[in-house]
Parts: sequence; C-alpha cells; structure tokens
Amino acid sequence: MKIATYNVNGVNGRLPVLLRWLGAASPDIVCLQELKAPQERFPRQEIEKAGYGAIWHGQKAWNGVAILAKGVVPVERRRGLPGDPDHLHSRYIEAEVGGLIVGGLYLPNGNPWPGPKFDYKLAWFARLQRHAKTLLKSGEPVVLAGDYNVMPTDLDVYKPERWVNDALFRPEVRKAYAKLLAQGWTDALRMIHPDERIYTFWDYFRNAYARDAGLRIDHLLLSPTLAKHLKAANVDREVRSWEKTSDHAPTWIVLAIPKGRPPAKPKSRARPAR
DNA sequence: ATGCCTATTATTAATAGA
Repeated sequence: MKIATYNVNGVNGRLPVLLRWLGAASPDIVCLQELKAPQERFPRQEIEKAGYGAIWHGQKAWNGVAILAKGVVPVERRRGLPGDPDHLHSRYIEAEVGGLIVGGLYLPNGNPWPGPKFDYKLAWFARLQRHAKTLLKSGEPVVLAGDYNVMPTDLDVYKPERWVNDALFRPEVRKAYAKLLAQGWTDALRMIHPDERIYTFWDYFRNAYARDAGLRIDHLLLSPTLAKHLKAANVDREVRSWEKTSDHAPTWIVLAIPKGRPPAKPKSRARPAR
C-alpha cells in the first residue's frame, strides 16, 4: 500500500505533470494540496480516466485539498477541522479508504512573522492537534498527510540560519509540530531516513532546485498501528525537474499491509469481566 | 537581501506562495 502527498500548486495548470506522475508512481492513495481551483473546476474526468476516484474541497484561487484513491472513491468523513471559526479556507479533508483513515491537510504558510497570518497558522495548528488527538484515541489506523509548512529540525533546511524568523521555521511552529508528534505520531520519512537531508520543496527563485536549496515541509504522520507496518518512504524529487512542475515534489510511503486489509484495531485492554 | 519565479484573477497589475 503506497500513500503519497503532493502539493501540486494548481491542479489544472499542473494536470499533465500530475497525470504523468500518477502513471509512473502508481500510488494507491494520494493527498493533494493547493488545488487553486473552485469546486466545479476540479479535473475529475481526467483523474478518473487515470484510474482514480477522488473527493475534493476546492476554493477560488487559493488553497484546496483532495484525496485520490486507485480504483475506488474515498468515503468522505469530514471537511474542515472542528472549531474552525470561518471555514473559508479549504485546508482539511478526511476520508476512509480501504479501512484506513486518511487526513489530507494544507497548513497555513503564516508569513510574514509577526502578524495576523502567523497567528492564524498557530490557531490552525492548535485545531489540528486537538483533532489529531481524537483520531489517535479512536485506535483506528490513521495517516495525516500533507503540506505542513514547517521544517521540523535543522536537518530539514538547506540553510537554517536564513530561516529562523520565517513562519515555516519559527520556534513556535517547530514546537507545535513536536507537540503533535509527541501525541504518538510517527514522522514516516524521518523514521526511515533518520540522518539524511531530504527535501520536498525547492523555491522557483534563485535556481533553488539546481543548487539543492530545499526544505522538507511535506510530511506523512502515522498512528502507532500503522507505523509498525512502515516499510519505505521517500521523495520523487526528479518530478521537480519536469516542465511546468510544482515547486513541491511528491512524497510517499509504503506500508506492508494488503490493499483493503488494514491492521486490526487493537483490543481494549481493560475489558470488563462478565 | 524582501527581490528573484509562478499561479490565479481580473485588466495590466495585485496577491499569495514559502
């Protein structure tokens, strides 16, 4: 079972790149971010033709998230996080796919710091933490995948000192990410590659990809029941070199579970005697 | 260094991204 996250940076503008990558990588489940398309302009037919069912939450010009699944339509569980005061930003969508719960997210960028956008990012992060805790407590197999807009550590930035006051690397944001992990989630890329410099994003500016001036900001977090089955994780970084490509590269994991046969929900230990 | 690139939306420029 291969699960990927990909910030496409415009699902219509990048459609040839998306379809080419889907054909080459053949993921079972994909979380997409930054559709940059209103609900009615999602390229459903082209994606269906490629063999994927889809649910999506669009928005005019900005944001937008989707979940694709090979051969099936994801069963939507929710869109938006509990406690969101406006629901104007399309940044979270959650579905059941083949017995797994998949949360696809696009965390706010938050620049500039300080300011209202940064405050919104922290507030959104807090809502994500609350919802993530609820998901963990359910004991279900869950993956939370998306563009978190945070580099968790120095190892995830080509030049940490240049980013210390950026909203993607501010201590408050890194702490929020660490606090989320401390609930019991596993950062899949880091589990497989504990010491490697791995990036998922390269700026369009300054020839960043050629210089490998990258950031690791796209993450797949696994609940304990899924983390046990993690077999591989990586970034399809060559996609970043394609024509008319996104500034992010697809990031993926492989779980050693048969498709549609998720690990059994752990039994409750404290079972009343009868 | 606050610009360099790229997309969307609405009219040739503004805004957001990270």
